Amino acid sequence: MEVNFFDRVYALARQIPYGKVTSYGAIAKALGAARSARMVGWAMNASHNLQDVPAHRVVNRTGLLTGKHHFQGTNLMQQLLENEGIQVIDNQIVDFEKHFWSPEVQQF
DNA sequence: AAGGTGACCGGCC
DNA sequence: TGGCCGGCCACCT
Repeated sequence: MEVNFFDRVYALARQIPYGKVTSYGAIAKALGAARSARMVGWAMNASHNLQDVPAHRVVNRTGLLTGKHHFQGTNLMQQLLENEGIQVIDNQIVDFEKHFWSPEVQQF
């Protein structure tokens, strides 16, 4: 079975539970490419076509909504997170560690 | 086919 | 203390 790097990112991103967030690096590391966090972000860029991928739950390690600019509207990403009970102030997730979800390699 | 790019990360100055 | 730079690897033109 040919599995693209992107597909793995999407698959893992879909595992992110409601009200939880994770970082690009964490996903990359879970995929075995800790130093390929950029690829994860890139994959998210292509995830716009997919509806099942909660890209808004993926932020950088500082909890900053770096990718918010890629979402529709100005603060859509922030609203989505707040809608899930995550407090966001000025594109920065409050208590990021508290809401952080460690991605685990799921069995497909 | 080769080069550029990117929603990052970590370390160094 | 903050800002800058390089590395890293797959996708796009």
